[in-house]
Amino acid sequence: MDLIQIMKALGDETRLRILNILSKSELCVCEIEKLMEINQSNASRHLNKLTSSGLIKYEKRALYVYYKINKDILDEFSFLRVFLSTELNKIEKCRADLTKLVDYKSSGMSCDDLKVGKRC
Amino acid sequence: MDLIQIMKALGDETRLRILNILSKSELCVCEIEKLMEINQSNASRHLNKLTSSGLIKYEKRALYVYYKINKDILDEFSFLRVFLSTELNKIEKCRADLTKLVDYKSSGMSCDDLKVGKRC
DNA sequence: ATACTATATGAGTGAAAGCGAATATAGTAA
DNA sequence: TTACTATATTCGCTTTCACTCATATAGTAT
Repeated sequence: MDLIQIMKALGDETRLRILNILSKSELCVCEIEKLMEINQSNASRHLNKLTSSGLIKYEKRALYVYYKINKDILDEFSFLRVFLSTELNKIEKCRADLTKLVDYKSSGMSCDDLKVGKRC
Repeated sequence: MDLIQIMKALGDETRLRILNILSKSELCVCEIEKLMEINQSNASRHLNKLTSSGLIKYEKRALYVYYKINKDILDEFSFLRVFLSTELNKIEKCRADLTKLVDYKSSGMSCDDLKVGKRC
């Protein structure tokens, strides 16, 4: 894994927000879209960039693609753990995203519900 | 200081190399140019980007501008210390730059000597 | 098979970034 | 003053990036 690519991937607010929520929970693409209020194309592209830099990985299950933090890379680049645990929380949007994530998770809703437009 | 700007500044090999040598020693622009074998325009631009992101600072003395790591930012963003101390050394060019820096420092030469083309 | 759905990808656009060459600036030296 | 020097900045160019809209893909459901 290339450090420069990792740093480039980390130099974008949307991607930091994605990493932030993924560091708390595995999520599928449509959950990320809805929670962060970004469009599908954008979500997919940023996820692709995070994946190719090695920061996250994914697993297909049925129709959905679930993304999660790639823990191997946290071991390889030890500053990343410090970074994720101390810096993201300083970003206001990241804190707001986490609030929404907690609400969503505690509501017992699935991503299908998000699609129908339910609020949690 | 803006985290995103810092991460962008860190997403470039030349700037990582500059940070690498500055983390060992305060240096003027022409020393950086000569040690790293980059041109003056480029050196100045990268130094400007590192400065405006807050990672380094400078001090003018006579004709020269001396750059050094901004320690305040290492306190503000704690992952940076880990980053500087563990990641840069993994980059081959950074290791080579440090070798040249050590040679230069131990030669007792000044940046004027570098200009004349002396080798250390 | 068809219809549907989640995700990825292509094409186009405007903004940003990086580079080399040339020029400007500001301060030193004579 | 003039000449010189270290550094910064501008210009023109090329590449990369983030975004939106539209379309493709691949798998599910019927």
